[in-house]
Amino acid sequence: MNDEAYNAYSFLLDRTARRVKQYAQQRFKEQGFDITVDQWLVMKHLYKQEDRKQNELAELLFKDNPTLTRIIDLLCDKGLTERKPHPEDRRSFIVSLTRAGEKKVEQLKPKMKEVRAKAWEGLSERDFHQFKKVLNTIYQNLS
Amino acid sequence: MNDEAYNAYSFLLDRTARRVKQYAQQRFKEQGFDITVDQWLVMKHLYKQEDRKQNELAELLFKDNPTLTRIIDLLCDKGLTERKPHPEDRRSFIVSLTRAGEKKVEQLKPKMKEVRAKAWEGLSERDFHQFKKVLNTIYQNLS
DNA sequence: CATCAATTATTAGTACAACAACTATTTTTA
DNA sequence: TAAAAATAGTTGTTGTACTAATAATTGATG
Repeated sequence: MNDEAYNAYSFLLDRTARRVKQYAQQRFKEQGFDITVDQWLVMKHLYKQEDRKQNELAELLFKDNPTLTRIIDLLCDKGLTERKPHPEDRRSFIVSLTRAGEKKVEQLKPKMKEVRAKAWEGLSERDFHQFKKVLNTIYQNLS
Repeated sequence: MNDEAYNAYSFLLDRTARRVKQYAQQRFKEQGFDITVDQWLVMKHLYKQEDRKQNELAELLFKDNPTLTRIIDLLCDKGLTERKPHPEDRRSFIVSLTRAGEKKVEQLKPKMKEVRAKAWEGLSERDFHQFKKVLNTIYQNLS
């Protein structure tokens, strides 16, 4: 494959990832959900399994600790999550959803489903598997 | 396809796009190239065809005008690009590479080629076409 | 046990992403 | 042609990404 093709795929990758995030963000805003896509991802993980240390969350989401710290700060400011001291390690915090946070997740789940489905229109299960394979291969090549 | 699968693709997409940018950025840093990936993309376009208006550049790169303004500001601060007044439209500027900017592009081109090739290791031409198809479909679905 | 190394979370600084609002022009249209 | 609309670029603000540096704590090694 020639140079231009290599450049082309990485350009498309970046462009599409930005578009997906932007689209979801716009839908959130339309609905008056006062939250960002990244904040949503953190909340969704906490909903599935509460009581996460920040660095566990960071690992799950492939974000670094400083980024997580700030996202959690904002979520706590909004009253959607809270930090509790870790019982065995005083360096750590356990992050969990508040009642308001849980309600928010339940509100947003169906909306996110629509957004995801919209992006995937006209594509098949087979496309999905192939797509996933390529994304994972690229990720591993660069790790 | 179920909800979790939809969530998975967008997560992987975002994660991989971040990894690709991060990887290129690290290689730049190793080589002592004092430039970011986005700044590189702007310079590459200016090298291919000089004399671009800022909004033409923005359109080519699918970035918005404020983002371009700031990238150009930084490149001008580094002496790699310059703004000249547009001869026919006093609202516009023509952006072009300086001599130093041209040299920089020539230095970085082969390095970028390596970086891109690394990401694509173990994938075929067919994978690439399929991947491109999915990316473009998603992009268009959300436009 | 004392020291050194590793880990958890934070803060600071720079850059990009997206949106809104604004200035200065140019183009449209009434 | 005068007023309204559109366009080019900038500035301000918020949020995320990455790096480096730091404080507090824990774990490992001598």
